[in-house]
Amino acid sequence: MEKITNADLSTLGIEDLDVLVSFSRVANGLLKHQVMDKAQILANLEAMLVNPEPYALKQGGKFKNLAEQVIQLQQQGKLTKQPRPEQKLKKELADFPVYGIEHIEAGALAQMRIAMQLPVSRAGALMPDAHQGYGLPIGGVLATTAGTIIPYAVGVDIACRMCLSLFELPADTIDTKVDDLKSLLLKNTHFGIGSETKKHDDTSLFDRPEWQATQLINRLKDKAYRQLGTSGTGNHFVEWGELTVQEGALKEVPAGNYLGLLSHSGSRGFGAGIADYYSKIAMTKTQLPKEAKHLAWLDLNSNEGQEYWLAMNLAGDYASANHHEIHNKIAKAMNLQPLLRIENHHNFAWQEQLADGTPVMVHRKGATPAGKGVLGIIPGSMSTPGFVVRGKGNIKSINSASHGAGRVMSRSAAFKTLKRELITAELHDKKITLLGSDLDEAPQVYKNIHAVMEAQHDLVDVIAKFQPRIVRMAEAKERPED
DNA sequence: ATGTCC
Repeated sequence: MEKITNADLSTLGIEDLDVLVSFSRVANGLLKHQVMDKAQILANLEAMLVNPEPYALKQGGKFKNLAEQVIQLQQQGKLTKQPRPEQKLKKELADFPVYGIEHIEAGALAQMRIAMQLPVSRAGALMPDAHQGYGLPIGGVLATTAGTIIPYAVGVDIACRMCLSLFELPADTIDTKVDDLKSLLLKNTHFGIGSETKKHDDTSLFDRPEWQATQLINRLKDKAYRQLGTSGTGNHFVEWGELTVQEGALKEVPAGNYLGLLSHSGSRGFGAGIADYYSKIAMTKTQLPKEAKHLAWLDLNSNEGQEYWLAMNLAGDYASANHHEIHNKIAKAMNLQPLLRIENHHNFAWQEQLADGTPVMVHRKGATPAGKGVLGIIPGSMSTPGFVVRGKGNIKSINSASHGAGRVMSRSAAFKTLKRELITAELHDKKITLLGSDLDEAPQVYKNIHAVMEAQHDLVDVIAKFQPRIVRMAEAKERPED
């Protein structure tokens, strides 16, 4: 049985023996009853020592009594725990390229500047779809010193990704078999927070030993299993569309118009659980000025860093398996194997090298890997085309491109200002069938994808175009005014 | 993007 030792507790900076005994009793009690795991308990104790008041005020809180003790001791001057020294931001602002700066809001630029000032930052770039997020902007690429990793620069939906299947059927199948294709989507896709599936096609991923590697992964495993093959909410979709492949663009596929299946989703509750857990730990391990606090990093060689790396990579494989599950179920129902499948993460971290050979951790938060020859998918919106691209290996962009068109309007602004008729007219005009979705995903909330692609012509070559035709997204949220 | 455990 795992225990929290005095050595573990002394890393928190506690020297008083009586205090150490109290901490040990509470910590091991929580551990024994499996309320939290070791890393989580230590992170809470550390945060509580720095700022005990919220813990003392929490009714029924696990650390309430201990926090009251800590406050008393602090008042008596008997506990002199100093918070971890605050990391200083660099004074000078290193230059970073911004693609399509005319399409980028000031808030995203400001966030990227702060990220560049982290002591561990080595290089960065802002993609033309950039907009404000938590910590690093969406569309931000950040290379940090090898051996560091920033959970919030990976993003909350770890390994959110795209997957495209190309079927050897003409694109006009969408017009001749619209009801069949619609029904395939309705039967084989599952949307919404907490959505689960009853039947799975391939569960071999769950045989892997990594599922036993940490208590957190183990705790999230059953839900991950139930959510295999589901799509979530927000901008996630599964859609049929017309895929136009240019001559000589893909060696496996002659030029032509094909039936394509495109999906966008991530690692569901599994990745969200990992992101939440380790971003909190990172913020207690690395103290940063307020404006940079969400950019706290983990030391990759610490226990937490190793755990996050393992969990993030497992979430990556899980997100991939999720897409495969959806595509395989649909392909089997059609009794047809896809001629080609293309996929890529856009919320992830990779161990790569800068142009001069410096090893770094490259975080791409809402950015598509675009190394030389690397294939990727950049979607537009429910009514505008997405593109299959081949990376040019542009060093300045840290081998990256945008992950989509990027938002120009927040979800709340969309609900306030847009009318459903606007979407209906656009969809009718382009002969698009929409299943589910809501105002906050209207085509009007996105930047012009053609302008975004133009802004990154140095980063990727376009090799195929995908025009959405039958789009499924999560059902509209019920709101009071409805 | 997730889900109502610290």
